[in-house]
Amino acid sequence: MRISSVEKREEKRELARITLKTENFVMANSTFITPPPTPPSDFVHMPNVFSLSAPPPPPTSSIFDMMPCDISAGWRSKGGNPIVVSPQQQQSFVPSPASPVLETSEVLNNPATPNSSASISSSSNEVGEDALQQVKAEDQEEEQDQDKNKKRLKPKKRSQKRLREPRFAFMTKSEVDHLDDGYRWRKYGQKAVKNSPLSKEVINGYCFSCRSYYRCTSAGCGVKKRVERSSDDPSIVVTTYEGQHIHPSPVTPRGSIGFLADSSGFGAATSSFVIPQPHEYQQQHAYLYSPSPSLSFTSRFSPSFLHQEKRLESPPSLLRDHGLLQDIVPSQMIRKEAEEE
DNA sequence: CGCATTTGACCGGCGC
DNA sequence: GCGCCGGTCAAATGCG
Repeated sequence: MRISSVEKREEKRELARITLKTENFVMANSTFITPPPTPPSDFVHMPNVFSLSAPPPPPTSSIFDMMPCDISAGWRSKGGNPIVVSPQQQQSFVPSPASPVLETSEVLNNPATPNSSASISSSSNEVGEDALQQVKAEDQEEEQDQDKNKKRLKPKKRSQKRLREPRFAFMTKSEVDHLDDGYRWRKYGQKAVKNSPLSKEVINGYCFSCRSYYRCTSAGCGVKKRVERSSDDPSIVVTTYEGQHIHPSPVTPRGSIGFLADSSGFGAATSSFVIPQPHEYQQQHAYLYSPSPSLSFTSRFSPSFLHQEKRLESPPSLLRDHGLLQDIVPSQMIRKEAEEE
């Protein structure tokens, strides 16, 4: 019956989820969490940019790990074919002798993210659906009088099919959900993650089982971002950006991340780091990050947001010792083409 | 008072 | 065709 099919689907998702989960954990536990002794020249550690705008950081949030991650199940159109990187593609992107863990990864773009928990059948919607419909129709006039009960009176303007912008996601180990990236965001929605194993309680002001939707507040800038907690590790925040800013960062507070919309490319001259604009990292395949300098990673996919604009001269360890920097180590970067249509 | 957030309803795509 | 579900809207509410 319906339940069985739903269960099937759930099984599929769960299986896929576990696959990616394992991988993500591998990533998280890989040596990349701690930077290699001698970082490649094109790899620079990030300062602890997040903590400044964050609420008083709990003792456990001493490490902020930034991990570009899978977004295949995030803002992809529902039912869209996930991009699965073939072993060949993997090899081309991840020769990575320094990252043996990555070599073991086979499924890079999984139909399910660790956060996209398998959905359960909302049987409550099915029970008495028709009756509810009728009741709704009958009570429509009455409801019109009850303004309080009607949240939407105007028809929505969704005639046109929305175009999906290229998306970019990364994982950040932080207890702060909404990271300050230098832009101003307005929260326009929040959804509970279905079947989330995480607590639905709000802890420290954050709902660990909720997914938040933000939009850039700048006029005409349609950049959106989605923030959710990883179901695997609640300390990991998965942030997914969609679109590109058409304006400079309104605020670049000291120590904050300036995700600049620099059309000239990566590594724009600012005091912050730059999020790669979608058109600049459009590639045919997903990408993996490898610390190996031989991987010409930055030449093909130069996520300047991973590189400080002003290259740090000091060894990361020294910076860490000063408590100024914390390592943000990309362990995996996957970028997916936006839906073509 | 203005802006940001909350939150339930609604829309539309996709799978079955 | 129907139901599920992700994403979005917009009134209500909160907050400085």
